[in-house]
Amino acid sequence: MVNQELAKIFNQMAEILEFLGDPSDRFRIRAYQNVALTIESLPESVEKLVAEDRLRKVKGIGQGIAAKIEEYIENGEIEEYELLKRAVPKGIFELFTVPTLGPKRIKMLHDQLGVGSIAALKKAIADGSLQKLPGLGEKSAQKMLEGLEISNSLTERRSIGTVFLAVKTMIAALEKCEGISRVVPAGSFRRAEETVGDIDLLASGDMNKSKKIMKCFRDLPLVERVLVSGETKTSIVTKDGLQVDLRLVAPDEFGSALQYFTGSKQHNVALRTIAKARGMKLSEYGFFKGEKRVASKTEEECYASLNMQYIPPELRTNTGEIQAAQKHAIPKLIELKDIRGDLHSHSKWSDGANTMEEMALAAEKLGYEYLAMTDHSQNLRVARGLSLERLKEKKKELDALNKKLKKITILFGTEVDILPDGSIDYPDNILKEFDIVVASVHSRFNQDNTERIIKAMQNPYVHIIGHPSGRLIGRRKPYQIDYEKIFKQAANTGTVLEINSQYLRLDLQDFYIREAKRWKCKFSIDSDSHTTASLELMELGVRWARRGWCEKKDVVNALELEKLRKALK
DNA sequence: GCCGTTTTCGGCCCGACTGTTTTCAGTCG
Ligand SMILES: Nc1nc2c(ncn2[C@H]2C[C@H](O)[C@@H](COP(=O)(O)OP(=O)(O)OP(=O)(O)O)O2)c(=O)[nH]1
Ligand SMILES: [Mg+2]
Ligand SMILES: [Mg+2]
Ligand SMILES: [Zn+2]
Repeated sequence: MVNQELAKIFNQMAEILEFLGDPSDRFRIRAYQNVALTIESLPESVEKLVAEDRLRKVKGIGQGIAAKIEEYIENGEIEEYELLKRAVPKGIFELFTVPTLGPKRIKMLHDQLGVGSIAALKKAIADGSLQKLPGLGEKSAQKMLEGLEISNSLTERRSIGTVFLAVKTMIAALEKCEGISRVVPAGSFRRAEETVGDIDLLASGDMNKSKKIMKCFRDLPLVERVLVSGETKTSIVTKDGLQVDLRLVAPDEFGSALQYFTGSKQHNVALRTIAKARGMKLSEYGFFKGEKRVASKTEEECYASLNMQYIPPELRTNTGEIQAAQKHAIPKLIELKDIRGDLHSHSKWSDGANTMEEMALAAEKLGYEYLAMTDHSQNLRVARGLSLERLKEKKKELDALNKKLKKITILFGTEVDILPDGSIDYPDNILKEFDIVVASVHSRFNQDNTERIIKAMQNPYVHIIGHPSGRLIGRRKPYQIDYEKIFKQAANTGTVLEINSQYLRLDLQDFYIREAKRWKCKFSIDSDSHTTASLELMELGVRWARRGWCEKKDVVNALELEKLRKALK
């Protein structure tokens, strides 16, 4: 996709300019970095924005960058980028991935020692020439070598679902450290990003014991190595290569520190710039008017001091939430307690690990009113999709189960394949027997699937489109679809779009949820559980939906059962 | 480079930690 290609180009242009080191480029570099981030999560292709003359409306895209984007779409390349690339060794990009190496050092290594790659860097350390450079010595050299060893695991981003346990374990261990009173997750984890680069933990405690607290952290058994460690901040790497940053503040600074440490960086910079423009200052230590600290205890206080509505962590991306907060236009977002049931789950009838009864009881424990058992359809043989014959048997079991169950209703459902031609894997006379029909694409991920899905939505018995983009984070890219067409069709046909809570899916993507809302689409936040335990992924799904600015009224499974039945087409 | 927060021109966040420094630059959060 052109958006992602351009994001990469602007990031690389920024790195080249950083390397070249002209101080007057400082803010041009930032403009490129910012626009790269923006384009990465734009809900529309830049080609379309250009075609409709809306490119300049995007925040961060002005005359210069717009011209470059247009040039790229027209010629397939950007001249300035090509020139810049030719001006520097190819290896500088890999040098930027080495921890402790930044633009200044890379430039010096290049100019003074001709170092233009990681291989050359290693040589310069081995023959001692690097250590002789001004400002560098043996310790810096060793840090670089150490950095090289672990740079892969440190630059890697992991799916948020894969660090749940590590976060819990780490917090529990830290809470036992003498002097610590409170530990909470911050950073991308708290914002519920789909991947995290590290784990950021904020602690408050007795600052007189900060040395002891930091030692306690460094000495935890899961710590493999210590990157930096001071009185208020320590970074370590765990035995499985995960970086954990601990920030320690006094209890009365907890709010401002949490605000700082939750980010995003872009959100922080924007807030601090506003504070500064008003002659005040925002930092992790508080909100200051002159010398006087006027807020710091809670995040709420800090936002209020800026005359802003409280901004939930999931929205802190600097993509308009600050302007909304200034107008007090942040909606009340969906919460876990609003969820009344789950409309996508699997049992042993197809590829689930538990019986329908086990699933039902687990759902009942979560306080749900309903659970749809949506086993796979006949076409999906690898997942033991149900033949018409087996469907009948399943229905019998389900009816009997519903007689037994007191508090929860099991809905007769299917996750039915959308076949390559857009037809549905069960005939209409079967489909109409289901309470819940989730229709999903499970094949041909390398083609444009817009028409398939559009056609599926035309079917009057299809209630929900499952995992609309088909992506698996870190494993499979989303297939091509024209989201505008999908959103229009969903709104017109009353077809609900799924927000799939599986942590490798998180599908729809957050920025598309926000866009789909503008088209008045409705959503179903589904766990897509294959086990009783993963029903609890609903919590992640809700946080993900919040990133897309979802409110209770946008979510069909926040409705009580009778209202849900009426709301579905 | 961008943008309208103070200002369509002149700003663009603020602080911790390290190593090598003799007073701070570089990197990172
Ligand atoms: N004000 C300010 N805050 C920053 C800056 N860099 C990082 N922070 C804050 C906001 C971040 O969310 C928080 C944690 O930093 P991280 O580098 O871990 O980033 P984050 O967790 O957001 O993303 P990640 O998944 O770790 O890449 O620290 C900065 O340059 N300025
Ligand atoms: Mg982080
Ligand atoms: Mg961090
Ligand atoms: Zn599926």
